[in-house]
Amino acid sequence: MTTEQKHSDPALAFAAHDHAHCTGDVLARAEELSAETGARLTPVRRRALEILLESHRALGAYEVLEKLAEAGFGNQPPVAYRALDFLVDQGFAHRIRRLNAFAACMHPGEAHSPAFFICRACDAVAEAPAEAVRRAMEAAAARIGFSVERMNVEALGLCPTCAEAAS
Amino acid sequence: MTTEQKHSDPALAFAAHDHAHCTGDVLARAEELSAETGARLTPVRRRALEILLESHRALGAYEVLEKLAEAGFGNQPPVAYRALDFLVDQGFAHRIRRLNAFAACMHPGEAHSPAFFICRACDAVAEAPAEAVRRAMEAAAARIGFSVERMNVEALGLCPTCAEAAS
DNA sequence: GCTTGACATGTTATGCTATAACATACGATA
DNA sequence: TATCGTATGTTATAGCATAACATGTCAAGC
Ligand SMILES: [Zn+2]
Ligand SMILES: [Zn+2]
Ligand SMILES: [Zn+2]
Ligand SMILES: [Zn+2]
Repeated sequence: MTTEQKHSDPALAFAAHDHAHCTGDVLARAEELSAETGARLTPVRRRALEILLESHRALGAYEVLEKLAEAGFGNQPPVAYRALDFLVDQGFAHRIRRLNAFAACMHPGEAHSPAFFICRACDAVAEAPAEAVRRAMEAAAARIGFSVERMNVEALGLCPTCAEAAS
Repeated sequence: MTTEQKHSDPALAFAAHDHAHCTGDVLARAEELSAETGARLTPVRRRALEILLESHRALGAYEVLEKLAEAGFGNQPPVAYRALDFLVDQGFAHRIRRLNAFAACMHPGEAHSPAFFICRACDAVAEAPAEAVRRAMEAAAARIGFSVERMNVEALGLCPTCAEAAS
């Protein structure tokens, strides 16, 4: 890994880095996409995305809600769930079922079939492209005549930093 | 597919079949395994497994609880969660996070890395071996230095029967 | 300008999922 | 038979998610 290691490199989620790039670049990209498609990235929705981008963790809806409320938005659950549902629909965020939580998408706009690597020690979440995984699933599905519409692929384990610390 | 199509063929979950075989064979296998390992397949736990085996759907903990209560066991949530946790620990059941539900394992004892195919129309759940998926995940994990301990691989879509009906 | 309709947001209330904490029972072992 | 580990039962509560309704905003059509 040299200079072509981009801020969107999944390994970065598990390492110290200039996180402002993650936030700024992805947010800008989401705005471009919204302008193109006519999706309405309103203030709550935009703020919700910022909140997710401010960490590489997945945040529960109630965590997001709390921060939205701090920013002057409503403080009832539907406020957070609606904003998050919008982000997921637009592909700006992903839902991590294992954690009942949401994480900003690191590659908005790029068709991708994400896999998530969740560190059980520090709760960091890395999103990695997983085309090979998707192909394997499609193949397995084809064998039983199943047609796949959506997938959740999540792995729990230890990130490099925590694995090091544990040994 | 000819006569070597076993009751454990994942496609069967989506087709009419002699379901007593699923129930009986898998339950017997679970008992063998428990005897071998010393795991205590007590009456509640055994009944919970039977309940899961009685359908190819994934059942919520409260659904299982209701049926356990009908069988004379306690009717408070921990009764169901404890039995289900035991079954999952022993590899006799799997947790389907997308549905907040549990399904009996169709291949207890065989080391396997299951993938689940969930029909969004009829709620049937098929468990298929997915070694290729696991390998792809391990490879992706290795690239970012992540060590995988557990995985959830779930696909939502249409089973052959429902796809047919919808077209 | 006014009306209408689509959509976003706010709020109340409720339902579903999961676990903490403590009490009781029971078999194995010393 | 005293003790310990494990299983079960029960109470209470925490955490996650949505239904239903009210209000606000803006743009299209009259
Ligand atoms: Zn970052
Ligand atoms: Zn993504
Ligand atoms: Zn299995
Ligand atoms: Zn179906």
